[in-house]
Amino acid sequence: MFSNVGSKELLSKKIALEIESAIYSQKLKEGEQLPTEFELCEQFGVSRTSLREALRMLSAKGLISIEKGRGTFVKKITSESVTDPLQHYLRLKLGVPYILEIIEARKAIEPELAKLAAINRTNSDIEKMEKAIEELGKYEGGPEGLAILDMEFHQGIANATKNRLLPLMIEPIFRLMPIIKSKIISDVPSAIESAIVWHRKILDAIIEQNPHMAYEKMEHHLIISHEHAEEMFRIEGMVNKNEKE
Amino acid sequence: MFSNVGSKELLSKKIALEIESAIYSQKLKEGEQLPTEFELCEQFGVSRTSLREALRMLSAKGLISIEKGRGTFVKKITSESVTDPLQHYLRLKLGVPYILEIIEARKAIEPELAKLAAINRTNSDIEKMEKAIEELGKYEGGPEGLAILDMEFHQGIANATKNRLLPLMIEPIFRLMPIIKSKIISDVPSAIESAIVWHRKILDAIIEQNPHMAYEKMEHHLIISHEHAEEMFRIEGMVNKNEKE
DNA sequence: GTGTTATATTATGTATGACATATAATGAAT
DNA sequence: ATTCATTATATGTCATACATAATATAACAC
Repeated sequence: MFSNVGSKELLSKKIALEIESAIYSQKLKEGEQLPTEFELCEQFGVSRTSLREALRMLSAKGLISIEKGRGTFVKKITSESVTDPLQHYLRLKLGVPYILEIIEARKAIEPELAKLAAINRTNSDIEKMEKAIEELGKYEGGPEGLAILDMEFHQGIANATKNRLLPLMIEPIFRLMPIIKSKIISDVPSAIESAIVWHRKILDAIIEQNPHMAYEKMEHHLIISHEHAEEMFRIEGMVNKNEKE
Repeated sequence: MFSNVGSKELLSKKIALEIESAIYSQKLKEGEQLPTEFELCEQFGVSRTSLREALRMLSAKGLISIEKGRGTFVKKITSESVTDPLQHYLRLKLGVPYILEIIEARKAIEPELAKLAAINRTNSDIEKMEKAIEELGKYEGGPEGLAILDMEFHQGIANATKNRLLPLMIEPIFRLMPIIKSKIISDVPSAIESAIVWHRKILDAIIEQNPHMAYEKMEHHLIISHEHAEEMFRIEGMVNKNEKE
């Protein structure tokens, strides 16, 4: 009478789901080796084809790593594998004007992070941020490297909040920044000195454990960054006009 | 003399990468049908085994959908497929005390969202939020449904910011909330009335386009939510103690 | 004993052919 | 023109064979 609706699902998908939930429920622990393909085939009662397709799906999701000649292992989930799709999505979906939207999002979030960092920061956090400022000052390479160092300071603040979600949530944005920032730096060289000066002010407020001041300094820093981005657009706009002529 | 280092990579991985970059570069457009497996095998010069494993990887990433009897299509990338890994990650990595951290993260971010929403909201945003409040008031089902309606209001605020990043960034948190919120609601029933009252106050501020007030009301709302969560913990703690006796 | 090398074992990687089954296209009967 | 059976086309699954990377084992030289 009624058809077996469940059976329509693909074998590979069903298997992948089972293993996936075993990983998420930590029945399979990080680094642990899975049974060999042959053993899994027997356990699930399927052919190697279906099983391998299931494993490939899990490996694409970053849940397992398959090593030829060695075996299959539960992967240590890194924040990178998790924020990768979001990053791709942003790059794909957000057209040209997305740079200003990114800065707007940072203006909305990062002052609050600075506030929390001022409250919860440890000495080790401060050391890391000091180092990031110092290296930014004495760096001699190209704009890409500078942009990365810039981001490391901001990442340090996110970590100093001692909240595990907040750094993860802004990580995709931070990973997009170097592309943007390096453009800004090459068009508006003064952006570097400005960054160093403001990073200093922000860090001082955090060291003093002054949340309100940390908030304000970060807000200011990002407003100025916003202006630099707009200036970059003006310059790039001029370049485009010149090219058209 | 020197070995061909590139050739060590797996065929399926190489193929997946090629197709993936074709999708991200929009050479393959949303909804477009890919060539059949046989054609792709010829083009790449590999067996069906390897090719299918490549397609499975892409389907696991949510980039394509494979339909038996019809063919393979470039999938419309949804925000769900993008925030899914992050959500899984949060569930897995954040042990027991994560609930308070989630609320802390919301306290850091959502007041700013309310501020931006008050500035940028459209009439259609207001309509949606009005509806969310209304439905929360007259809902008669279990705590799970209530929790989802609660979240819809907050999601409405994120959308009203007119920033495309912000809703994506907090989506994983919103999708974790129903689990938490339904627990709170069953232990602390007054949480619902409180939510309705404060949602009203927040929405009024957004309608008036009063960013500062929207910020404050949201801040207050989440402080009270925080208290409800702590009360829930006290109650659950008692339950645990009773069980032990 | 120790270190090295050759060999066998074990694991995943790839190729091929066959058949199953869902979906769409075709064509014949009404 | 509609309906229904047939055919064609696409993916899904299985079985088998062999290739290749990593490891374990055994043989050998010193």
